[in-house]
Amino acid sequence: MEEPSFFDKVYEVAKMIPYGRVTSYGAIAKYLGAARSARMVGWAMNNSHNKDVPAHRVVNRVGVLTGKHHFDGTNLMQQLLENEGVQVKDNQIIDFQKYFWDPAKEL
DNA sequence: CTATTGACGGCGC
DNA sequence: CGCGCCGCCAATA
Repeated sequence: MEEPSFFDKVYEVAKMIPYGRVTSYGAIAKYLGAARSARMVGWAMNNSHNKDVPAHRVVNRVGVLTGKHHFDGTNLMQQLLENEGVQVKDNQIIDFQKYFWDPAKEL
């Protein structure tokens, strides 16, 4: 408990993502000091189903909704993003860099 | 207990 | 410029 693993930190960072913003797995991992553990971030998102983590705001480094397949529906992730004002085209976020929220930079 | 996979990313060839 | 491999932590088989 007193030793939160990267896993737990991912949840905290993900929950810090502001409305209408998105980030990448690597950005979170890098903020945690393990840019090479980006895959672990995705794994955490998978477990985030039981947390209050907006996993739909987390995409890969190119802005592609790689994990949309893990959501309840097939386009649920895209719907949520568009609902927040983020334009998504072919599973890819438009102006991803514009909506990109870097924890290591913003925090 | 060991091996493989997993929503990725960076570097090498 | 294109394809592939390795690295990280945790969970599952």
